[in-house]
Amino acid sequence: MNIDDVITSSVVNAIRQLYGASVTEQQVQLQKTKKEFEGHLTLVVFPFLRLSHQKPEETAQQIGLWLQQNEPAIEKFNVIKGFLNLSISQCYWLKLINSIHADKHYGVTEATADAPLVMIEYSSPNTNKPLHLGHVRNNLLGWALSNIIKACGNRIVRTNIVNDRGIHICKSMLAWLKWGNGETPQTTGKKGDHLIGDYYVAFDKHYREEISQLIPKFLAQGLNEEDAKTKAEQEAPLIKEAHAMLVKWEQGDPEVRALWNKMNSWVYAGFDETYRALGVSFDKIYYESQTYLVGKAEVEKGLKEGLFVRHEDGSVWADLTNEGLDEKLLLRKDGTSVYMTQDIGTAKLRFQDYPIDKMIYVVGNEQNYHFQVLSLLLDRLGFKWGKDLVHFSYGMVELPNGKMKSREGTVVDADDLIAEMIRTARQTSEELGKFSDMSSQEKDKIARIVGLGALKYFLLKVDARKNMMFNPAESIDFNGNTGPFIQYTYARIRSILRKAQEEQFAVPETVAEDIEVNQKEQDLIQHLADFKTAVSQAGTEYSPSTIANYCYDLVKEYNQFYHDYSILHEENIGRKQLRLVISENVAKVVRTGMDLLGIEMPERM
RNA sequence: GGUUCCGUAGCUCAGUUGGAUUAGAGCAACGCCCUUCUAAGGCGUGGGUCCUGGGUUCGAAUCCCAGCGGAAUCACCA
Repeated sequence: MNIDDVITSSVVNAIRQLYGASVTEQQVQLQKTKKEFEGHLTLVVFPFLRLSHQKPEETAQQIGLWLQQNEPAIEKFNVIKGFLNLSISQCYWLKLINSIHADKHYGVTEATADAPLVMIEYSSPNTNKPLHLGHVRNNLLGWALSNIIKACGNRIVRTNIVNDRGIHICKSMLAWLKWGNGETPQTTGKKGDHLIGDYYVAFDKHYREEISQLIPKFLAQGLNEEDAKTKAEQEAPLIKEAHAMLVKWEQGDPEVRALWNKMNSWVYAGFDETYRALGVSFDKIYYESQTYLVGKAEVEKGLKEGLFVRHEDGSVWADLTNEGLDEKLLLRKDGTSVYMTQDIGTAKLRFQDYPIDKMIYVVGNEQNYHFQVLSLLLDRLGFKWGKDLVHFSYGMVELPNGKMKSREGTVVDADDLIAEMIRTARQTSEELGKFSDMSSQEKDKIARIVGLGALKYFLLKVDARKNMMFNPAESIDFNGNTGPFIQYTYARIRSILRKAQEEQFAVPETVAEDIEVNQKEQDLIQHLADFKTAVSQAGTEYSPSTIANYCYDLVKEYNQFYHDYSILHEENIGRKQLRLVISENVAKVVRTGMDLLGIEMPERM
């Protein structure tokens, strides 16, 4: 029932009738008519000149006339150069809005039992420090992406791989043992992930002190500056101790494992809190401590099958020179696994657990090379989706004063950021007098919805693959192309619908088909119809920003409508019904779109 | 140096299956609009070598080639 499809097939017919030639639907270029011209849809006739053997204007004229006579949806047309502007007939707009109105889940396709199964990995935190702004972008993208892919009719599994083992967590553990005095989240009142992060920082501080003390010693032995530094980094007692702890961990030392379990559980409790605040969740969580051995086994197997090679020192490598890449290390000479090995193991487990048709990894673009290699390796190891795995690569979040660097203390902590956004939302609402008649419970709820909406929209509206600038001050600006602007418009529509209900004016199931639909109403209906296209496009391009910008455009257009026309006070009953139906469907579509992005909508604000 | 990605208004970003003499938003600046459905709003003014140069085409911000600028990566880190 999409207008584009209807016209497209009519054009195909027209070409056949007029010129006796057949064209495919893809050759029919239909686009929205520019505002300066009369009409709704514009057909570009240049591609048909070869068939008509006539001038652009004449060809357009002929096709236009044929459509006007044979296609009921076309009321009139005009021709400018090679552009045929078509005006859609009145009754068609009403049919269109009625069909959108009747579809409660408009734009969303339910997955069937045999729909493709798509697994989406995102978040993937390390257990030695709290989540920061970069993770926030990752989590929001992963969540939005999975929603969109689901809305396109796929079955999805949201997954997370927690990097819970390795030298980094040993550093925190060691620091806690040395300087922790038995502190726990309970005794300090700190979130577990922040507590662990503090010890990681403490380790780093002491470690660097040791290094700076050792460097002069190695310089005195005649090493140059760089070598002395490297040597000091290797020889510092703290790092040696941490390595020893890692070895103990791998051997399953009960004490180390018990400490590891205890401290990780603190971190997970902290992460869960952040995830809950962000509104993201997972269907299945994998832990590297459970997958790295699988990866090692898989590499050993591959080695036996001749897929990989073992060097003289015992290390195992994949030769990817035929694919235009280098050799890639898979197992160290001491037999321990590297990042790539773990990812292979994780992939293997996932493949055993689910009949995955497609795998998407939401991981930053600094790992583009890693995923290029992983794809080749998984393919070589026989995973059917290996070759087609998608690395949903997103850009870094930059700050006005440069990149986020933990050393320089320029990291934006996720929990702090969320709290700050909510606090600012509350303050703004109070200043604007929005809270006058609300309970404190409702105030809390709206401050949270608006604050998080601002944050989420700010991060999602930008094309994921681009590096983006996060200006903390601007992000809290709720004007313009922002989440709160969209939420605000939504709340106003809901208010209108409530008032209509209060005055016993029922929004009809269908709009009577004898109403005249004016230009602005037509534009809005057309815009609503485009939502399906926006969702499917976002699904194929994996781009939540498509949905975000669609919603902004729609809401902006509705705002103009809201100011130019009365809705509740409209005298003509049919017109009032139409405008209420349009309003309700703008709200419906915007809510659906924002829901895909993981942004909540307030009934009032 | 190799590979990948990016370059659009002072700033942050849309727009790219090639389309229309004026390439769009928001922010920032200036001006107007709250006895009328929520002013977190609307309307208006100013602001552009779409990085540069070639090519393909009836037609290029969009596609191709070369160059310039920026980012990431090319670890027995994860």
